[in-house]
Amino acid sequence: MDIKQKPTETELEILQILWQKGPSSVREVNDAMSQEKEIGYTTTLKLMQIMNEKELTHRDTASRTHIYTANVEEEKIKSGLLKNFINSAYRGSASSLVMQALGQGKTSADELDQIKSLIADIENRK
Amino acid sequence: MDIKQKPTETELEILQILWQKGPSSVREVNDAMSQEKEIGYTTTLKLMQIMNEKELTHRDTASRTHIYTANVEEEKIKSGLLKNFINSAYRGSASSLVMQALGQGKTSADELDQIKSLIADIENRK
DNA sequence: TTTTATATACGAATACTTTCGTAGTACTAA
DNA sequence: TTAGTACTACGAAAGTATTCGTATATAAAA
Repeated sequence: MDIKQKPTETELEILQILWQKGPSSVREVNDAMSQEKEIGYTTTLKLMQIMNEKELTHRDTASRTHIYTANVEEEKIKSGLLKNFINSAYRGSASSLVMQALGQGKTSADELDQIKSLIADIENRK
Repeated sequence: MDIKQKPTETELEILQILWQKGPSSVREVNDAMSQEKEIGYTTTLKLMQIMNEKELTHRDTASRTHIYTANVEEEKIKSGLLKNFINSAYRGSASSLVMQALGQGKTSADELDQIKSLIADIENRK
């Protein structure tokens, strides 16, 4: 199959919105983006057109207002980005990334419990 | 203090080399980079000159071969990149990043132990 | 001394990303 | 029907990152 290139920062923002809200029009995506930063409507439109060319999205052009859908899996994209990030920032060591992420101190007790049970799972799996 | 901008991907590669090897010449950095990918000597040189302008590095020009040193702290840069990455890829949730990083299955028993004890520390701290 | 290898400096080409203006078209309300 | 609004298409400008060629200087080797 075809190897999907890594999305740019802005493309990732748009994917996040599509993953979260599901199929959306340019207007809807642009409204969501506008809550974060100022961005012109045609800028968002152009970005989404480009994403469609790259096949990061699919769109339904049946009605005048086109509806875009993410055409890449959230988990796949994120794990690709994560692998890339671990390689470039942590020289490939996932655990040192984890240590630093936890060290930031913004993880709730609940989340820590979840992580602990994931670790327990991993340990039992072996 | 001055807010250091986030290094580009290539700049980060160079910083990694400087952090790892300590003060180095362009030649040394270029040799290290060449092990990963093909890159021309003057390309590396130019990058390092730019990094110096941005004050990501410092250089000693006493001898003909200039010696470059990282001028930003590894921990600070990495935590900035991490924060940024968590925000853009994991909508701010450090724990979901941690879950995915651990899920990749390449974490050794030793590393898992380290993580567990860090979690214990965090829990006691409260 | 002459040649060859190795440095730096730096402008400019290339490539990639983001932004926006303009044009054309379709809907909607007056 | 006409005016106003909302939509797509698309070229091109602007911004940023990367790559490289050429000039020039210094050092080492022949």
